[in-house]
Amino acid sequence: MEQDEKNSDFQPKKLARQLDFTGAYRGLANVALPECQDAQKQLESESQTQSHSQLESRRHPEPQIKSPEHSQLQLQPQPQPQPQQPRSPLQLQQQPLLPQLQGRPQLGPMVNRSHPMYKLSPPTLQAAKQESPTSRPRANIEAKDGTPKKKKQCNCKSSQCLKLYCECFSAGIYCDNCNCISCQNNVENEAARQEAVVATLERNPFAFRPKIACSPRRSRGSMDDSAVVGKHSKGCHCKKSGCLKKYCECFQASILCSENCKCVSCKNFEGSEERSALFHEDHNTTIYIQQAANAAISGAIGSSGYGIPLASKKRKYGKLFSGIAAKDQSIHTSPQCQQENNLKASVASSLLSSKFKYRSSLAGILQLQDIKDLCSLFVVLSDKATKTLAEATIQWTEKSDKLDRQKEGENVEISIDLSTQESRDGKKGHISQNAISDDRLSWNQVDRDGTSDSGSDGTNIDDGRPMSPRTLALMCDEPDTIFMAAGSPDGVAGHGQNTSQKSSNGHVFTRLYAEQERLVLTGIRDFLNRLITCGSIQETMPLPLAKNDMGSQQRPAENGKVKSGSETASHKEVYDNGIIKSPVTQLSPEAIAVTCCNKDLSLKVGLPDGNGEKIEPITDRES
DNA sequence: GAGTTTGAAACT
DNA sequence: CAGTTTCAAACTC
Repeated sequence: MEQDEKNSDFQPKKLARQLDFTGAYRGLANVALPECQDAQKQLESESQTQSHSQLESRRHPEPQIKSPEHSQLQLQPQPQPQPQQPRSPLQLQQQPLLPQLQGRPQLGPMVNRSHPMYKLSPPTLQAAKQESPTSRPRANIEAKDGTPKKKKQCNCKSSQCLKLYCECFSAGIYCDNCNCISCQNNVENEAARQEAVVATLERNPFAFRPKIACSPRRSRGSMDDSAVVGKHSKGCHCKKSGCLKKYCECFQASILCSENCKCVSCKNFEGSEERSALFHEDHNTTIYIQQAANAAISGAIGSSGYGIPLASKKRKYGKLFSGIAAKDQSIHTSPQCQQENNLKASVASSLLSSKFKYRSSLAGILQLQDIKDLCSLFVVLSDKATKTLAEATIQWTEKSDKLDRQKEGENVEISIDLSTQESRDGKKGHISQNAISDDRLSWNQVDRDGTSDSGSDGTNIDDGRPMSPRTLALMCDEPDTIFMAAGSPDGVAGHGQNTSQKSSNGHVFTRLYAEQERLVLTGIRDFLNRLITCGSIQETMPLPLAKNDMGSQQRPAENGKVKSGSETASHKEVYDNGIIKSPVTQLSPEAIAVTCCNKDLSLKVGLPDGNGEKIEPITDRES
């Protein structure tokens, strides 16, 4: 214990060590991230986010090293140009032990001794054991609350720290201040160590690779798979621990046992009461942090994170991080995964440093009034849609009666003059002005020669004929639903050039739905446009000014005169694109995302964009 | 801190 | 590849 206290001297250096990427390692650390990191270990290890990450990055380098020569050179840690501060022993310990492994290619089952990776050149481990203070007790001592205190130190006696039994060796680092006996996992015994590495790799080419591999996404079937998606590459073989003790590698890695495992009486699975109880008992902060970090990263990356049911997580671990949840053990091989791991470290630390306070990038942009407006918008739209439906139904009923009376004397098509309405709406621009007049959904007979004014595209929604791109766009990529409605209300769709009442019935409602949908989308689009512009302006304007503007009802975007001196070519590419002349130049990520979506929507619907400029609809002709 | 339990790694 | 042994971490007292 007293030794622990001595070691506490190193605590403040954690952060420094975290950033202590020497030479080429810096690059590797930035790019080659531990793919699927064992987040718990990461947090447990004394240096929390760093040590494990670095180790893993060492094990799992990005294949950026092109040649063996390059590899050798590049992987040698270069002296830091910065003023050298004495490193703590722990810092030294973080020196990569197996640099040659960093750039190694994926090893196949066959190990080629001539491979450059076997030409082990000792890392600049400047005396891993120098500066070693007194030997410390067993590593990985944690505080009760799970706060990592010490770096792992092995206690090997028989393996000479040259086998995977040794945690240091298996982690790819030199022993440093360990309590091992006859240790050869050090600079002095580099030759022996290299031999051991070779031997180990011969036995298992993946010996130094992370055991925890993440699946990019949870399986679709698992509804309650809200927990960890990481997976032990080999799986555990526990028999007595129930996989709920650290004996179990899966548990230790804070992942659920998977199909790879061959464990007996496993309790480390989603939904396990024992496991849940364990979590609740421990209030293990580490877990929460992991969850938050992973969730945040998932959200930031936008990948698997969204596939993780937040609610479930919240239920499970919920107090600490409401709104964030998932654990996404990262993994293997995908750069994205690596990024995630990289982010995890930073996010975890930033979460810690920021006391888990999350501030949206939209903060200050999205005003309360905006939310109210949006809510009101939905209410209004809902009301109008209801009325529209009722009116249209009545009209249709009358029409169909009339048609019945006409019997089948003529081929009559019923359509909604959408195009007229669309162009009308396009000029209005705002949903509040989009009152639906009764004539909007009136049934117009369509010229038989096909010259109807059904839009610039002149296409019909009729059976067998292509629908208007606008109509298609309005369907929001949900043609199935629309077609179902349009196709055959009674289950038998009419075919042929002339429409029967049944098919008319169908596409009447189709158009009705489309009209309603268009109404709603237009409203939302306009709202978002306004929001985007406001956000954009706020970003481009000095804070105080922007704030003032945001606070006012009159949003700057509406006059379209805001200019920015920070306009960049790239942004112009994105936004101008020869079409959009937005005065706004730099958008926040959120704004960019919404802008893209919005633009896409505008393109689809063929409605004016946020600046009142007409964007041509995407049509088959164009494609 | 010593002893026990446990499961991965190593070996046969 | 399965069974056994070795080993060191995790755990208990």
